[in-house]
Amino acid sequence: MQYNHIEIEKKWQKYWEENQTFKASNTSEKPKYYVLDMFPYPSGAGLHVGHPLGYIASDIYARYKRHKGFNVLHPQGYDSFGLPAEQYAIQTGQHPAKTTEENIKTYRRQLDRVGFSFDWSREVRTSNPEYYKWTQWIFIQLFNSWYNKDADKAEDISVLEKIFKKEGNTTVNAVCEDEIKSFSAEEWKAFSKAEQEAVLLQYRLTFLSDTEVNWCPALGTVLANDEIVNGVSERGGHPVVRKKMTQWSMRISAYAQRLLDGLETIDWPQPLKDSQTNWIGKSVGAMVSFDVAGDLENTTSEVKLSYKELEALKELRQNLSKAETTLWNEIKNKKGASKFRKKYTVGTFLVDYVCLAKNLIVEFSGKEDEAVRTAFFNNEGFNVIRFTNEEVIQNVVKVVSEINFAIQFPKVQKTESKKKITSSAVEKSFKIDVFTTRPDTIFGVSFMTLAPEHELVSKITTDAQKAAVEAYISATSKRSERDRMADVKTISGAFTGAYALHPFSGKQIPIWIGDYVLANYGTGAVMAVPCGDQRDYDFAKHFDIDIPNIFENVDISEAAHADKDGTKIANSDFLSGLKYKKALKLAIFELEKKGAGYGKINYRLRDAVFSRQRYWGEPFPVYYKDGMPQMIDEKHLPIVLPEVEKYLPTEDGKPPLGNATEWAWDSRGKKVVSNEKLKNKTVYPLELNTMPGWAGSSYYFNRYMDPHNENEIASKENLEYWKEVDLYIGGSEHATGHLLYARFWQKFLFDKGIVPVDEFAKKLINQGMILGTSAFVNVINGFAYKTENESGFWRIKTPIVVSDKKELTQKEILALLKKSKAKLEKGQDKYAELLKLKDGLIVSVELLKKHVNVMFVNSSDELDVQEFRNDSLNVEYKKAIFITESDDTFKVSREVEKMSKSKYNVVNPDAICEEYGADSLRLFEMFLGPLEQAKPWKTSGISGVSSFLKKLWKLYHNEDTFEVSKEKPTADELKVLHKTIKKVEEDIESFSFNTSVSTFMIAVNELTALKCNKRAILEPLAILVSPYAPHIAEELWSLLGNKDSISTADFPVFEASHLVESSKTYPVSFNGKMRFTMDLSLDLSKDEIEETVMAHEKTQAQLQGRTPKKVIIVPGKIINIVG
RNA sequence: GCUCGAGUGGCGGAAUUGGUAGACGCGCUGGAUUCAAAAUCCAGUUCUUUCGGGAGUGUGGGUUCGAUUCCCACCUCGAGUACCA
Repeated sequence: MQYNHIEIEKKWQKYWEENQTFKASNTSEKPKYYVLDMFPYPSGAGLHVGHPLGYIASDIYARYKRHKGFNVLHPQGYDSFGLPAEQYAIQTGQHPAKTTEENIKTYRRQLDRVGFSFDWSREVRTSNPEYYKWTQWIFIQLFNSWYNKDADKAEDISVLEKIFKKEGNTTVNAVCEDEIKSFSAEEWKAFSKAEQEAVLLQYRLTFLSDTEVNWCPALGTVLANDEIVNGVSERGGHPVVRKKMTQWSMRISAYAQRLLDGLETIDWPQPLKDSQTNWIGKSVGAMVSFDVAGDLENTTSEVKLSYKELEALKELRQNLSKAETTLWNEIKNKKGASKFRKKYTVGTFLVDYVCLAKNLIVEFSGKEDEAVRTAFFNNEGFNVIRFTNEEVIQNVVKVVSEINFAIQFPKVQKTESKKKITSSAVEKSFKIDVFTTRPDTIFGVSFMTLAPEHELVSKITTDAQKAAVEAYISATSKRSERDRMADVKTISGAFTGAYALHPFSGKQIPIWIGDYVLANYGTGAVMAVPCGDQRDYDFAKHFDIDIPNIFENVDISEAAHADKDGTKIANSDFLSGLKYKKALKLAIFELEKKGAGYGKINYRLRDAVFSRQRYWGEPFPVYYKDGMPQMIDEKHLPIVLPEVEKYLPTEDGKPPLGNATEWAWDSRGKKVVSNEKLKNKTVYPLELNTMPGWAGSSYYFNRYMDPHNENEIASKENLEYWKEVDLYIGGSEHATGHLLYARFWQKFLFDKGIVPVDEFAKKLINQGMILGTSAFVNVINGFAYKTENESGFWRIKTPIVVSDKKELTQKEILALLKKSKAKLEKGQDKYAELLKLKDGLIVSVELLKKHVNVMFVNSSDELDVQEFRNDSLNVEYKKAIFITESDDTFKVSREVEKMSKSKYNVVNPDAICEEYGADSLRLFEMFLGPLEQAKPWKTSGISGVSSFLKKLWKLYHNEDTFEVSKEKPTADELKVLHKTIKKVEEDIESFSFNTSVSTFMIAVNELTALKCNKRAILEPLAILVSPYAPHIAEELWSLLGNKDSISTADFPVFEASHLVESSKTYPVSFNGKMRFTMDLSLDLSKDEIEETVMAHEKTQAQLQGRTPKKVIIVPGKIINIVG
């Protein structure tokens, strides 16, 4: 019986489907294991051989785990919402649902051919209403939640409302919009319903806001930052502009720190973790306020403490009394302007708590000099309130609410007395806030730079500078975002004429504007420290601004000095002589004391825009009442995507859903109704945007656990049983998209008690890309020529295609020219005259490299010229002249590129399965190289694994009949088997699939050499091979007389006793270079080995009479003779 | 620029608690079989050589009895990211 892969593979694929072999149970005695692939977007092009790589790896692991006695969940589905289907719908008018359905069918057929052990009963599709019902449901949960920083988790919005009702918002420590007005409980109650809604919206985890978005006019939609590559849309390469729109956003920034922390707990590739870390972009530093000159408020008399005194203070701060601790716990988490400090100095007095920005001091009563203190504090502009220990311990809530009251209604006007003195000098005062990671270099500030778009620019610019500034702004606004990004070399800017005041020295600092400062990062303004930052340095040099040096023993004549460690600060008042870390802390401390700044952590991570102006996505479960968004009740989900006539945006610029005629919410009937009913009082317009591509993929791994549950995302029991993905395999391109958003949603769902773990995937592996090996032919396009009188260019009429290695002589070229009827560029047929000219006429030959379809090229890089000519895509080459090598073959040149249709290097897995079989495809994809690595595909290599399978088959057969012997295996045979078990097990556990394929080859080669056909060897061997080549393994398994699928068999157990050796072939090295080997018994002692080796004739020959200085012997490993 | 990763035959790659560099496969060369081809089987295949041997894992140093493996500097390639204050 011949090995017939087509029959065998068909047979077993059918068997698996009919017997539901890989259906996972939600209850089992066995330990669970969840293996997941990133589900595919079903594109119209179908699969190429690169796609299944990760699926094969995960399938091998899943099958292996089944052999190892695990209850394995290995599902698959489709991420079936997306732009390509919509683009196709716009072009053809076909409904995206229809094309998506067709594409899925193709995908499924292709996947099935490879023989995956997916549990298809759990398939999910993100575009199915039964699925996106839960996407909408999660959206509602996010809307109904806020992030409580004190608890460091998301909580229900009703909790927040209760707090507002009771004490207003001043005690709330939430992640929310930056500038929220504070209000008391009374004020809250006085708000209208709409006002309350507007306030709550500022706290919700998904919220509407006017955001500047990346608008792509060609696609008629908003793109996420990661959908833009080099300033144009990733899909289609259309230009992108910035535009303000009202959009749904996700408050992912609330989770920035936890997303960072979580990385420590998961086994993901370091590069992927690094890119998430960079993406989140945490920087620790300070916000610093600079007063614009004219406002002389900063002349407060300030008593500074030495660093030593400050250290003592720090200690004091850590040893608080019970009452002190109680109160501190209540007020410590206030942020921004309401932030409190404990054990602080004001003047020479030590106060218990102080809120610098609100000029409020809170103290425990009973201090000696209370009257003096109060007088001094009031004089300094502070309000003081005092409590007794008992008050705090007995009713801290009351104390806190008094403090809140004092914050909101300050009694003393801080600078009243001083304002009188300075009022003549200033009409108006401004502050410039900057974020800096280097507050320690604050004494190196010699100018400030604002982004040209900064709102203060117009207000502070002096009349004298007005023209220059306006000219600069209009010049930069003409440059597109892209130009600005691309061109980092040109230094440009303008002086505003205004000055800021240094918070410590009081010096006047010129304020400039410059486009190297980005409006949308930080505050859109920087304090420039030219000695420590290269951009500031370049700017200062260019505009001849002072560059003060504040580093000890550092030369800054050539470039800025950005090094932090190992440099001491100098010329910096109280910071002089300190190293970076201490200087940083002290600078922040002093800034806070002055009220000129505070320590701040800044993240690069922006809140994620969640609205898309597209049709083919999840509709929002949202309608608008009086302009405020309202959630549709959970029990009416899903809100199904409406039918539209056109998939384009409407003529008045509304998203495609604006074309729907049935898209209004009947709040009484609780259903979607015709837009005509909008006249009714109880019918409201529905949201026209849809959700982005990442919505559906951010929780699908949970849905697989219980995919048909109509009442929950998944039942508590199932979630509790499967918990998380144990192994997740997919591409690294999702590092800052899907993988970040999915972690964010998982953490949110965890906070809400919906899922049991806050990281969804324990281990993740990125499979590398399989690259195509493109084939090229050289096409002669034309010749440049030159004579005494004229020169010009001939274009070829009949294409001339030249084999890769062939070199042509001038004579040959002239002959070709004649044959091809070359035409003069201008159109005159002059080739006859040309031929009359002498040799040496042709100056150069213009060669074009043309991709040829790899289908027409064999393994020796020879092109099938006839096939190539006849291909419908190559009509222009039908009559082309082909110049072959001397042996009449035509060779192509090769290059490794990304696999893509346009490069004609796509290899279809169907063709491979047809010719070599799925088992060969699986083995070969693994054999190509390490899973994580990018590697080129070369179909010719597949013959190696294909003949391996034939050899394997032969082991179980005598000529054409199946035949295995019952005889006891020999020691050698057992050794081969157990060596293989050990290596394969180690390799699978470490995901080194390529080396286990070679281990199989070695085993089969050795067993063939031993002529082994013993059942005791071949039966376990079939199990070892089965994760990789499941079809042939099943067939052999059933030929061996087994009734059940091989997937139910236990993995063979390795026994070390079979590998014990009695002797070893020692390498004998001289000075570390291996020269010869010798067989020695492993029983020999070191001395005996040395004796034997030294007596050996080759040793003597190597030494040539010298006496070795030293002989190193590692028993069982090596002998090294030195000398 | 920054961050990360990688450099080993003609090609894909193997070998790291430091211990025989090039496993396994492709390709290539020669042979067997065949009328011939495919398939199959056998032998060879890092370079160099005066056939004793010598050199060799991007380059240059270092540690070591011994380095593809560890350390330092540099070069090249790839990926990500970018005026992030």
